[in-house]
Amino acid sequence: MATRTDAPTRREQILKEAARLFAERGFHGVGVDEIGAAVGISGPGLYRHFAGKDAMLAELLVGISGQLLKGAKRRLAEADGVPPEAVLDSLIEGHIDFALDDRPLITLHDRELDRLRDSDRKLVRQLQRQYVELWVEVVRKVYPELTEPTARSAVHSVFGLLNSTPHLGRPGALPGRGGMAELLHRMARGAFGAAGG
Amino acid sequence: MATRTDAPTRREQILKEAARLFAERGFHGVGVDEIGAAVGISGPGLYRHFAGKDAMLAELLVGISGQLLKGAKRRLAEADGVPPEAVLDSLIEGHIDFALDDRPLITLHDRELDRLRDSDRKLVRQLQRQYVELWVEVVRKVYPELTEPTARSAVHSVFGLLNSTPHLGRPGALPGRGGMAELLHRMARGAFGAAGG
DNA sequence: CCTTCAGGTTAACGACCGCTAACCTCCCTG
DNA sequence: CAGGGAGGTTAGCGGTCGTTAACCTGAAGG
Repeated sequence: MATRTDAPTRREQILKEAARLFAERGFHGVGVDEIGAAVGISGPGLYRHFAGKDAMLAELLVGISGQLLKGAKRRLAEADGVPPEAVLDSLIEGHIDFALDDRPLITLHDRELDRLRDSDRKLVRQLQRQYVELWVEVVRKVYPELTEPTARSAVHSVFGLLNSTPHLGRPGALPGRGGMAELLHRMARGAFGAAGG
Repeated sequence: MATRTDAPTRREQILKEAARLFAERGFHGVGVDEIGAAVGISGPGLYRHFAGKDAMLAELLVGISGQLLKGAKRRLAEADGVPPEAVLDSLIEGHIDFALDDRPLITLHDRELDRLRDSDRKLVRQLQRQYVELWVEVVRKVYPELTEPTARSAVHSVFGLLNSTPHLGRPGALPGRGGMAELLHRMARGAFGAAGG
């Protein structure tokens, strides 16, 4: 993993805070003044960095979908000769890392898609579709008894399972980050296995 | 089930359309004029039936949580002498029926909770917590190897799995209502089973 | 037949919000 | 040391939205 050591740019600060606020109160529930205040500048100052509020959401959603897809593609490319079970495990692991480490983004990802301009929404949906298709292919290699529509539904359901972490109150009395990752991983595999029947 | 034969009241019409619109575009993304138009009256006419837009959302969310909890309690009460596996199956079945038949409500249920007044939010959260606790109890009877925090996390994750249906495009090429219910049921059981280890 | 009231209507107010305009202030560079 | 761009500021405009006010109408009841 290419760890960042340099300080985040202002743009990145803004995107991060906007993601948090959008996830907490919804796109329409957050004003530009609040976003500005979260990074220490005031409302209209944001327009030096983004064309508008919509552009922030668009960049966030396109970024998320792109990152997920890119990570999945990389994992598949590295999986030459690796048994499909291990590839699926790798996909699951990547998704879990994302869900646990970028909870606001995961929340936005399936909550605010409809607030985008048509062109942006199409782009995001296309990226999402590609991501799903990668999963479906791998899942069907591991569980050949699954038909294609069933596998697709199963993949969506497992996404729901993996993305459920934001709904858990703050870290709290949970199994902890490592334990949670392991639990989610086992449940995902169990769900896929049971989908066959 | 107590099937309704009489026509829905205007209040019920409004709630149903409001739920659909809120689920589609978010609470803040829908105007009262739109809600009114959806039932054939115009904006301010709604105020003959509800104190305000907030009151509609509150009634929806309290209603959902209450219905889910009531259904689960009824199922538990009917389960005297029944093996815990069957009780869990009954809970799962009830939740799936709700998720498949009232998709907008399920969507609202975990998306717009934070838009409520403090008192309403507390009430909804309390109902939700009770519902989760019922599940946790039953799950731990079926899978005694699960610790209590793990069982709770697993229950939340399975909710994520079962509630994922709204994310699937319109009915489409899916397995169909019956097949989808069966698929979700198997996956939920598989996920719980795998949570143990 | 008059009253009442449930359930509508339109007009309009006040608040808020996204965005632009106009201006300021460093800091870098030739 | 001029000057110009990057990145802020505040004031304010225009539109939208939730809500209220004032008025209308048709049906039920004594």
